[in-house]
Formats: sequence, C-alpha cells, structure tokens
Amino acid sequence: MRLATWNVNSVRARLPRLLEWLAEAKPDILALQEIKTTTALFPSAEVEELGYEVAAHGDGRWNGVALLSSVGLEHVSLGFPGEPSYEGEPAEAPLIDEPGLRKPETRAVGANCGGIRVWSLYAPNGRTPESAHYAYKLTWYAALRTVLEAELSQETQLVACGDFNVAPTDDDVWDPAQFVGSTHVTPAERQALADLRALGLRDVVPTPMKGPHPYTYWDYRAGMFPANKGMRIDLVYATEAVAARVEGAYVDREARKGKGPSDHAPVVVDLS
DNA sequence: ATGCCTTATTTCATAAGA
Repeated sequence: MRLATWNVNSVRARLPRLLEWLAEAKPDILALQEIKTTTALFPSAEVEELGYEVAAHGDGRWNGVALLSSVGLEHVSLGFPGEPSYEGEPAEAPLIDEPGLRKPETRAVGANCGGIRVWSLYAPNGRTPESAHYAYKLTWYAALRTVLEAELSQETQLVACGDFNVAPTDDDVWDPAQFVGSTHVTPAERQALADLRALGLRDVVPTPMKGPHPYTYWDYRAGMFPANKGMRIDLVYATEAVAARVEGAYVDREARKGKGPSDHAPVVVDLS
C-alpha cells in the first residue's frame, strides 16, 4: 500500500500536475493540504475518474485539506473535536453562534482508509513568534494532541500526516542561522511535535533522493529549489504498527520541478 | 542545475505563505 502527503498550494491551479502525478505515482491514499478552495469546488469528478474516493474540507481562499483513497474512505471527520479557531485580529473568519468565537479554519480531515486511520493536517503557519497566529498555532497543536491521544487508545494503525509547519531539527532547515527568531524552529513548536511523538507516533523520515537532507519545501523565490535551500516540514507520523510496515519512503522532488509546481514536494511511503 | 515567486480574491492591488 502506498500512502502519500502533498501540500499542493491550490488544488485547482495544480489539477493538471495532480492528475499526472496520481497516474504516475499511483498512491492508494493521498493526503492533500492547501487546496485553497471550497469543499464544493474541489475537482472531485476528475479525481474520482482515476479511481479515488474524495473527502475534501475547504472554505475558500486559504487553507483547506483533503483525503483521496482507492482503498476505502469511511468515518470521515471534517476538522476535529475541540479544534480551535483563530481569535486574533483581523476578524476575517465567520462568526459562529457563540459571540466572539469564529469558525475553525479548514486544517484537518480524517478518515479510515484501507485499515488505517489517516489524518491530513495543515498546521497554522504562526507568522512570527510574537504574533497571535503563533499562539493559535500552539493551541491548535495542543488540541490535535488531545484528539490523537483519544484515537490512539482505540486504533493501532494510525497515520497523522501533512504540512506541520515545523522543522523538527536544525538539520531540517537549509541554514539554521537564517531561522533565528523565526517560526518553524522555536523550542515550543518542536516540543509540540515531541508531544505528538510521545503519544507513540514515529516520524517516518523519507529518503531525500538528492543531497543529505530530506527537504519537502523550497520557497519559490530566489532559486531556492535549484540551490536545494529547503525545509523538512511535511511529515508522516505513524504508529509503531504502521512504522513496522514501512518498506520505503522518499521525497518526490521530481514533482517540484518543471512548469507550475507546488512549492512543496510529495512525501511517499510504501507499506507492506 | 532542471531555474531565480505564486495563489485567490475584496482583481490591475493585496494578503499570505514559511
């Protein structure tokens, strides 16, 4: 069974490349992030034509996640219980019934696929450590931890994957000196990842395919990809039972090349 | 080395990304 995760940076802008990649890589399960469209406008028909069932969770211009599966898609969760909403300024998100509370952003979708509980996750960016977005990021991680802990008491086969927007170690950024004072590398963010691993989840580190670092993201600007100045922020966190099934894992950096790529590459994991 | 930002929208400018 082949499972993959890919931040596509707009599923509609990326549709030709997504369809091409699906036909070529043939994942059984694909977790998508930053679909940047609504659930209704997700190109489900095109994907279903390739044999996938689709669970999409998007609310417009930002964020949005989806799960594609050719091995079943059951018990779909759009978001998760207790998922926080961004409560800082500006007040962009729609209000829900309770005064002052906004609707959670579309950052998580879960489903049971081929005997595995799978989550496609898009963690908040955080912007700067001083920002309300950063506090929200840590709150979101704490809520995610609570939900995964509950599910792990029931499930042995579970994968939480996606764009975590945190580089687990200094080896996971092209130049740690460039990231001093930035998000993605702070002790609190790395602790949030460590707290997830402490639940019994293992970081399935992919093979880079080029160079020593399995980066998954390269900024569009300034030739960062050709220079291989990247970050490893797209992660696959798997239970011990799933990790024991891993036959191989790699970063498909070919998908980052050419015309109209996402700024992230897919992470592909093969399971027995 | 596979190229020197890209996306959707409140569109010809802006906010956000990480």
